[in-house]
Parts: sequence; C-alpha cells; structure tokens
Amino acid sequence: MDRAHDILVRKLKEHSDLDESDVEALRSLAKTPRIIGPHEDVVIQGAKPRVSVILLHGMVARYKVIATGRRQYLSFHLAGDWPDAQTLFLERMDHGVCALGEALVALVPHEEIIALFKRRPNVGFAIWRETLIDAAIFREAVVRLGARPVLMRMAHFFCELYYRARASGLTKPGICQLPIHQGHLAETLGIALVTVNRTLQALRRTGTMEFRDENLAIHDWKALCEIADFDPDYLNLKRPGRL
Amino acid sequence: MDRAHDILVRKLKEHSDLDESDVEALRSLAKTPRIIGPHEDVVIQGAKPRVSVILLHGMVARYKVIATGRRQYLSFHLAGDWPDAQTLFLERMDHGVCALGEALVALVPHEEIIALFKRRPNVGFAIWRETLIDAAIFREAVVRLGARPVLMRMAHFFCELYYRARASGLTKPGICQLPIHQGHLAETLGIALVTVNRTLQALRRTGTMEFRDENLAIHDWKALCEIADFDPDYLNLKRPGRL
DNA sequence: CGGACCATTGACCATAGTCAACCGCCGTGG
DNA sequence: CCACGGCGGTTGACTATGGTCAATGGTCCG
Repeated sequence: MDRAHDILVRKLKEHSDLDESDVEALRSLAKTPRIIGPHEDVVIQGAKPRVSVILLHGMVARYKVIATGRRQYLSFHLAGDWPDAQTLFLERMDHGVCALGEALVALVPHEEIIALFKRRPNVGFAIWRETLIDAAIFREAVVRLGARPVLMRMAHFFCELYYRARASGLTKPGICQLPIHQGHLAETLGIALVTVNRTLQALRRTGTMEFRDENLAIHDWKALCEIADFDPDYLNLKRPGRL
Repeated sequence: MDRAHDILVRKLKEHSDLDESDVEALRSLAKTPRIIGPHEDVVIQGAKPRVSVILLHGMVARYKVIATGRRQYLSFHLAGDWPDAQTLFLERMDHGVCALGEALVALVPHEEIIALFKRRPNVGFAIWRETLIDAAIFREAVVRLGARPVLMRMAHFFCELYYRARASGLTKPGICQLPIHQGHLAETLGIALVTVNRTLQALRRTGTMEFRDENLAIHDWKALCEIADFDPDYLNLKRPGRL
C-alpha cells in the first residue's frame, strides 16, 4: 500500500504543507485495499463506520435518498479524495458512497488516525483542511442549484470536475475520462433526464465543451468558465496550474 | 465576555463531550465583543480574517453573490454558532456573513485557538465536529434544492431552523422569532419572491405552521415533518429533545 | 402627508417536466 | 449466427410549475 501513501500525501500537499515527519507518520497508517464494483456501495447510508475510505483509483459519489425515492448526488470524488472523512467525528453516515465505474480504495482505522492527530497536530490540520474544502464544495453546490440557470449549472459542474481532475494530474490535455451518465447528471443538477440531454446538446453548440461516452472534451476553457461563472477560488488549491 | 464563554461551551456540548479542563481552556480565549447592525456584513466575501466570529445574540446568514448579481444564502446561524470557523484553515472567505436583525458577536484570534488545539486536542476535535456538522447542513441544503419540490423545500427549511433553535433553547413552545423576510427565503430556497409568498400561504393552509411578521408558529410539528420529509439525524445533536 | 419597504394578488409567459416512442450498441442465449 | 432484450441516449408533443411583470395595500417613520 505504498501507492496509497503516495496518493494520499500528494493530495494533502495540494492544499497543505507537510514536513518529512508528517509524511513519515502518514506512512505508518494501516491501509487495507478493497476493490469496489460499478454501482456498488462503498459506505451505506446510516452506517457507523470505524474506518475511513481513501480513494486510490476510479470515481465514487456521495448521495442521499429521500422519502419520495429520489436520489440526490452530493459530490463526486477522484483519486486521493477522502470521501467519508467526516466519519472521524460524526458517528453516523447521513449519506451513502457508491462507486461509479470500478474503484479501488484503502481503508484506514479511525483510532489510528485520531491517535496520529495527537502526536502530530499538523497532520490533523491538513486533514481538517481537507474536510473544510469538502464543505466549500458543498457550498458552491448550493449556489449552483439555488442560483444558476440550467445551462450555467451544468457548465459549472463540468468546470469544477475538470479543474479538480487536472489539479490531481488525472487529465490528458483538454480531455478527461469520467464514468458519469446522463442519469447521474440529472440527480446531481436537480433536473430531469431529458433536460440533461438537451442541455448537453446546448453546451456542445456553444463550442466550448463536449461530454459523451464518458469523455469530457474541453474545447475552450476560458469561454466555458464565462458561461459557467466558474471561479476556482473556493477549491483552495495551492497551485492553480494554468489551463 | 463570560457570557460568550457560556454560550460557546453550551453549544459545543450539544454534540461533544468536554471535561473541566477543556472548558477552562476555552475560557482563557480572548473574546472581543462587537455589535453588528441589521444587514451589515460581519465578514466580507474575499476577506482573509485573522479572527473567528462566535455569534452571541441575534442571527447571521452566510451568502454568496454570483456574476449575474443574484445572491444565494447558504445558511442561517443562531447564538453559539461559529459561522466562519472554516477560516481557521482556509485563508480566504469564499462567501460573506451578514447580520439579519441586530446581532452581537465575539471575535477570537485564530492563533490563540490553534495554539489551544495543540495543548488540548479534544477541544480541537469538538470544534472540528462543529465544522463537520456545518458541512452536513450544507449537504442537506443540496438535497433540499436539488430534490425537493417547493412546498416540501420550504417546510424542510423551517423544520431545520426550528429544530436547531429549540436545541439551543431559543424557542418558546411552538413559537420562534426569526428576523427573516420573504426576500431571504427566495434567495435561500432558489425560488422567486412571489412563489415564496404563495408557498407560505399554502403552508398555512396545511394547518401545520405559519410564518409571518418574523414569527414562526408550529401548529403540528409531526405533520409538518411529514410534509417536509424532515429527519434531524444529520444535525448530529446529542439530545434530540422531544418536540 | 409622503415615501420606503414588505407583503399580496392577478394576468400572462417560459422553462423545464412528463409521457412516450425510437435508435444504436452490446451481450446473451436459442 | 442471429434474434432478443436491456440500457443509455435522443427526439417530439404536450403540460405544468414556477417566473415575470405589474399593480395594490398596509405599516412604519420622517
């Protein structure tokens, strides 16, 4: 699980400073690998996990199901993300986590992590920061759903995902593979499936981006950001990386 | 500022265990009081504050303004809340905080708080938990905006606010004073002002609640929760308190 | 008394939702 | 081998929810 360690450290360094001893301490954490099949749940809504999940490969999504049966996706996660970090201090999962394509995760026991925080507060602060960025992403999702018209909403969603993927080195220039289907978009953006389809076409017609067959192609990043009113500040990444 | 200390400790104890020394350590924090006028900003979007805000009295709201000029409220805060706790580890405010009615806050220097975490990890964990509950509330807001029809959405909003106010002892039985106007509701729930008005009327007609003149009256809590599909689990409060 | 602000109402409109059919691709099994 | 079924995506016709625009009323305050 040395690869797990590298991915985790790389991600935390996107926003936090870690010294040699911090990195060393993170290496010492027990990391149990697990493969998750497409659409399989990694964490069940309502569970009380005693381990945390670090995503090593693939994509997972967090979601809630409400009484009407409708599913709402909350966020999408890429390699290095820690999609259930909040279980460190919130006992019960208020949502589920599922894999989109096939995913590889590492499981780390809570007690080890918390013991580590006491030894090395800086590691705790880095992970705390990770959870705060997570919250910042939710805030932006609130704005997206509450204040942005549909075209802008979808454009903004793709901007965020592309930007984050790029910061983590998961893109080819202008291209990004995402195991996301139109149904996921509907349940993320709060619109009907047919509207997703029509809005994707409208986005294609702008000439700025194209999403089909699980592939996102960015043709004109700057113009797309204009359409989306996208400003990556809220992601709090240290090295913006020119796009 | 002893009152500030009491309010803060009381709030943290809604979800976390603090021992005598923890409480004592929190008492030692410097707390500078400040009065905020109605609609005045407590924290400006884009600022890089070196102090954190603890709300002692009144209500504040967090919001973002997007390029179109539309304002989206993200959350509302009651006495004891720590509306900008994330500035402890995220340098730049991605949103603003404004007072609704008149509000009283206490300002606490970041450096003191962070030094305290190193001495007493448990206090850090309590405040970390506070920020995680904050994130849980944003997640629920995402679901509200993305998945719930308008009547349910508004009912859910009032359920949350009433439940939180009650947990903090800020309600009279079935009654809660909230300095919120219909315009705020529109920019919180992602609907037009006229729709707010009509939906409030629809809610009155259900006989479960009434909101007018800044007063929320709950007539039938259980039925209202049904309409709202409200389940307070996500608030992670220790003592649910029968309603 | 006049103006500002908030709430309310009515008439009309537009965006997105519902319903339903069809296409293309792929994997499976007769 | 090809037929079939399932799934994801696409399209069209119609509907409905909520938005826009505009006017009115009430209350508080200067």
